[in-house]
Amino acid sequence: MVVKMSAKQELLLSVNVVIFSLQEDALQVLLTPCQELDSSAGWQLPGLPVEERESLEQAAMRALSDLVDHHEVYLEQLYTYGEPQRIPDCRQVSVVYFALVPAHARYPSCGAERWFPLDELPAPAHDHGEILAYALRRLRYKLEYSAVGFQLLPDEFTLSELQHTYEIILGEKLDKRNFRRRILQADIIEETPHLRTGEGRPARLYRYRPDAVAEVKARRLFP
Amino acid sequence: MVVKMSAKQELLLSVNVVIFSLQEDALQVLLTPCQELDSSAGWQLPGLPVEERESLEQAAMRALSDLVDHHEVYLEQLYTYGEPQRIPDCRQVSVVYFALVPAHARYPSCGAERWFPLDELPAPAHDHGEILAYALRRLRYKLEYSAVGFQLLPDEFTLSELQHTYEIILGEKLDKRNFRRRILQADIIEETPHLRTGEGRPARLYRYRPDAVAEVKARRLFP
DNA sequence: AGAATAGTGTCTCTCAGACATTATTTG
DNA sequence: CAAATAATGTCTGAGAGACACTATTCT
Repeated sequence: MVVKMSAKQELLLSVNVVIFSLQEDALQVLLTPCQELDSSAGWQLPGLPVEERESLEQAAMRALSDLVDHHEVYLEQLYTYGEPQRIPDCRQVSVVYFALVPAHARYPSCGAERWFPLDELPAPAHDHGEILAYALRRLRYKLEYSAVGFQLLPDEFTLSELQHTYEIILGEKLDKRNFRRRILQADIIEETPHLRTGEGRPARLYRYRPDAVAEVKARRLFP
Repeated sequence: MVVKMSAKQELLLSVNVVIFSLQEDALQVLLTPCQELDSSAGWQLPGLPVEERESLEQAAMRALSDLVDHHEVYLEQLYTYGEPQRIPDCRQVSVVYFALVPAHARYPSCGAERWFPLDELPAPAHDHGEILAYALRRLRYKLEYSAVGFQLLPDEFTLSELQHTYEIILGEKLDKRNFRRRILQADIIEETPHLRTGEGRPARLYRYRPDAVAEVKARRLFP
């Protein structure tokens, strides 16, 4: 959405989306190539201008919809960036959203976009590197007090898969018995009748309880 | 900032600020009267349009600067609201900030704005009630894992004053000995040589340690 | 039978929460 | 000396974290 300011300058109001997904034992982010003519290459967060009659969240959903199955997306507003010089030669305000999608909801690439594992990120354009770093911090943080982790998994999953998800995002190993005790005590998942068979002993499948309290009150630290 | 959209509609980009302060044993919010001609009365959050060359945070500071001493303000972006119909007859996107000011940094009223204790709030205009409720939730939440509480107090304060601040915001009584033990163990405040004298025994004044780690890693709940 | 993965219980130590008395000042 | 507020320590119970073995399936 192009915004005419009180005087005569124009401003662009857009949304961008940081899309996280888990694949091949790594947390990945979806980036699209910059379309700038002069600058040779470069990658940026998917985004588009906000249209007249849509809400910000609808715009973010639109930005997603060519890239992933938007019915399976967790979407949350992250932050709004509006420094006058953040994009050269163009006053642009970006409302940035943060999305989690399970691996099976990815669409096959329909354009030039690509998934990048976090440790193989190219240097993103403009302030998108900063935005990405903030989104990752928020993801790690939320994982610890809310149930967003489930948004990266299919509907039914094994406890090992769930633990693995946590380990990848947090970047550390967790103890299996403590993990199971705590996740079961939290009362947010329930058994299904199904098993997943594979190389070793088949594993019980669990599902997220839709009626679960998704956020737990943190224990106070400042008293 | 008035934004011309890709077609021909206009959009207004503005900032609003939820300003909290503590006085007379209550948490208060600053509201200004609506200037609408048709609607008789009504109160809203202070705000103004974003100007061409300023950042969003600078705009928020400008919105504050007639109301409180902006050198003593804690300011943080809260959320961006942009539903197409949130303001009748005007597509308006508001980047909302959240401010904490100590009581002594309030300016005497220079216009029609007024401080309202939270339990005597008038029904705010548009979606400002919803915004306020969200800001309060965020304040209570942040109080528990970060050191924002100090932003409502003067530079030097007694432990009783600090405890009182927490009690008002959280809306519950706290145990004095546990409060002191924990706040001192957290290692975020330090003694000053000063005492505050009053009705009873004089109390030691403390100050916030500027080098303190302002946010503590929460203990994990989802493991 | 061996390889691979799933699944299970106990102990210790830290810390949150409940609780009552003494100390210092003013009028 | 009475009233007001500041300051201080202990005990108990819950839960986080460390730790190793058995169970089930497939090849």
